[in-house]
Amino acid sequence: MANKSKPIPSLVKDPELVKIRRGQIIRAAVDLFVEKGFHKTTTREIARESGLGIGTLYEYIQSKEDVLYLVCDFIHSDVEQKLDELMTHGHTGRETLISAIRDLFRVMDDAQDHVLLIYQEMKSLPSDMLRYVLAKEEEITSRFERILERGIQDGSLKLEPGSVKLMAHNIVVLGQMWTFRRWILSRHYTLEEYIEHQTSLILQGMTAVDEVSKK
Amino acid sequence: MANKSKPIPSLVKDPELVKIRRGQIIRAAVDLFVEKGFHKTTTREIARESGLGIGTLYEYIQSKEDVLYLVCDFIHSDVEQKLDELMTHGHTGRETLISAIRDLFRVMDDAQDHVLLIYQEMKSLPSDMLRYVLAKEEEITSRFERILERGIQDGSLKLEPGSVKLMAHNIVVLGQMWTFRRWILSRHYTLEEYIEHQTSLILQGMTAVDEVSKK
Amino acid sequence: MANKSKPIPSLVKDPELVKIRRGQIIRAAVDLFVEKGFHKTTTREIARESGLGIGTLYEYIQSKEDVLYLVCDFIHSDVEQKLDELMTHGHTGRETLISAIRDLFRVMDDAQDHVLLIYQEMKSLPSDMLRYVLAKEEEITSRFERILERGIQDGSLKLEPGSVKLMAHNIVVLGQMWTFRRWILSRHYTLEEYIEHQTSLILQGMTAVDEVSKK
Amino acid sequence: MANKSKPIPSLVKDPELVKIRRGQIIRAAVDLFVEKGFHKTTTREIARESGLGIGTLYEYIQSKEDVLYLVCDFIHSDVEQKLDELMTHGHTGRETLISAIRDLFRVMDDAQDHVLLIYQEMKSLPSDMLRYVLAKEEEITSRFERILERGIQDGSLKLEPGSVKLMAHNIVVLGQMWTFRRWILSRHYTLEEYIEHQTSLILQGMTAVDEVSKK
DNA sequence: CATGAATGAGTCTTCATTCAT
DNA sequence: GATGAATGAAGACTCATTCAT
Repeated sequence: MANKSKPIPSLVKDPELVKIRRGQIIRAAVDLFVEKGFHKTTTREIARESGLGIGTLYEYIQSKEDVLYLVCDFIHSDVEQKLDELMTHGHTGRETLISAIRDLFRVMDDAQDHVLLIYQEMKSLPSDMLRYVLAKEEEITSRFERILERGIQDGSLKLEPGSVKLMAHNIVVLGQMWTFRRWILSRHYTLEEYIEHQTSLILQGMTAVDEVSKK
Repeated sequence: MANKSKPIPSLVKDPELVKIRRGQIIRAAVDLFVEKGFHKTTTREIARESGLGIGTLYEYIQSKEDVLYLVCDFIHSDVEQKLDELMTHGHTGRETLISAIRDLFRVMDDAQDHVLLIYQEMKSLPSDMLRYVLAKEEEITSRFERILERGIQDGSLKLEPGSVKLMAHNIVVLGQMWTFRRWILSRHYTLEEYIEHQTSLILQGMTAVDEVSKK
Repeated sequence: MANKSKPIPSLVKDPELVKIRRGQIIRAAVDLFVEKGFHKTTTREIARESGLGIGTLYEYIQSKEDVLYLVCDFIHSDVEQKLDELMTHGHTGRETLISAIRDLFRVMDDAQDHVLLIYQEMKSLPSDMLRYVLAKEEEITSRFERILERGIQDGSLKLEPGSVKLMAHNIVVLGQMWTFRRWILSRHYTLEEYIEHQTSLILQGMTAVDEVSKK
Repeated sequence: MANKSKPIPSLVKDPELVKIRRGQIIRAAVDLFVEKGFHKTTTREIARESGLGIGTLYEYIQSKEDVLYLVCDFIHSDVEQKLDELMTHGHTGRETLISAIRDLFRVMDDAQDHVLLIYQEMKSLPSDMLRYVLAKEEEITSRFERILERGIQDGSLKLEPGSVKLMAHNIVVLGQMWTFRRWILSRHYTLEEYIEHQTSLILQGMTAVDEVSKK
């Protein structure tokens, strides 16, 4: 919840200005990275699209990889924020989970290019920055862990303790899968169909026998 | 099943020699790409590790991207071959599925660096090559589709038709997830635990109600 | 008359600086091309002789062929400018022609290495640049067309209309011939002798019969 | 008349075979050089088009420049041979000259690509080979010198002795001009018109006054 | 004599980064 | 703080030539 980001040093002292300029940089870089990938995007292009001179760009970052980090950090924050806005609390853990899955998948769809970007370029980060990005990844997963645990406690979800973490990862990865297997999935399913089927598959595995029987 | 690969032109005529030298090249490149990534590996390094001169390297490929394609193609073939060797047929579709999942996940673990490599560098392929690689990806997935269908037919698996394809993708992606979330998963699960839990989660969603009751 | 040159893009914005640096580049390249030819001159040599880093060189051009174009353009402009300075107007077209031939041939002699350079390397230009260079070549020829026409009108030169263009080309080519057959011509003629004989040969063909008789 | 060519060493001893193979090489190289120029043609291409292996090619030459020399030598011989076949002797020197000019220009037109090739690539020859090629160039010119002298002697041509050599060069160069200014000349003149106008311009300068009067 | 695989020096060009203004 | 000209290390790729078979 407390999202620590690695502070990227800037030569410029005024923090407000740094925020503004980095906003420009991130906006430009996201689009360029999505379009051409990190390696094929040049710092000059980033500067130009940011509306800054190349020299100015380097007043706010120290290396091209800093930009990648800022972008990854921004996308993660953006995803988290969107999840925060949506995530409503149902009565039971199960209800909350159903709507959380729907929310997550919609956010993934909404930000598909960005999510895919992180997926494909993350490995280009220097390892110290990578750690921070992975931590954010874990943080999103842990949200689902918490929901699952609530469901187990209130009896609306049945899941052995050892599988909780795994199920949380599964849910998040199945969300991301919508972006990185989109080339084939979109041929067979709309987003809503995808949500419906996946939710159903996920929940069936966590439904108490007696509840199944009742149906 | 018939895996067509895009033929990469070579200046050398003797096909046997081409096979040998490309073997050297692939072996060298796989290691280098795993270690430093495609972009940070130079053609000279590939040549040196292959035991060839840089000129000789280019007798067997036309561009650096050709090497990436050869590598992806090799890894896919390797994975498929390993699956072929393992994949035993159980009596029921369900039994076959259980062992197929185990086989798949073990192969993924075995070739984890290679699978991860494909995942991270695939996007650097020119689009015509990418098509071939994606086709192989689809081919692996369709193996599981076929198993699922057999299980549905023999009544050992319960799954609505519209979810078959999706479930197949899920299984494959959960296999790959073992490679690309290894940094966190391995903290909590061994491979065998991972297999066990995932198999259990996957199957629970496909178990007929009455069968559940019987237990 | 209005000599349009193809604008070569530069990454550097300041037009004054571009002019200065390109001046350095052209000066260096002319010498190198004269000495070793276009193909055997490397971009690094051009950079070094220009007093620039190789990176800096490419801030002012986009390809090696751009340098060739700049050089050709420069030489043509230089030749034209020298012709402009010299070309005096005699009373009659005939008088003008005589001094124009002398001027042309002297300029050719003066810039022999450069003229020869254009002759030998022009074909290495990409076709769009070639068009511009050929247009300049035509422009120089048309100067002589105009002089010839004046001579025909004032009666000092006799030439059927269909031969005007041809004669203009002849004159220019005979001027260039002094550069590309220099290896043999200079054994038999000095520049002034060459001018004298050629002028005489050229004019005899354009002298009215009665005027000949009068002599 | 005795055309000495520089002997190019060959590893193959049988002179008949050398002649055959070099014939193949020259035929292939001429076409390639015309199409793409000497520098942009690779030895591999020459070998392939010759129907030889690259190794075999080097059994018959010692360097790529040897091929250029063979080609230049071949073209010159070809031009000379064609001139030999055509050059008829008129009664007077003047008549001979008129038909010689026509023959020369027609040969130039016929072999325009080849003539242009020599013109553009000659400079790439090593200086010792260049000497031989220039000697052939001189030899062709001297044919016209001889005709001119005959015309002077039989009184059918009027030309001061100091201009004979020059006039011979002029005629040859005006013939070559048909190839290297073809881009513009062909817009205004057909070959026959070109021949007619040039012959007329050339001869007018060499016509005795009294003869002019007689007409 | 014929072949073609092997070679590596050499080529053009790119691009992240710096620093003087 | 902003700028952009300068830089050169590094990269992908080519090609004339050789030599073992």
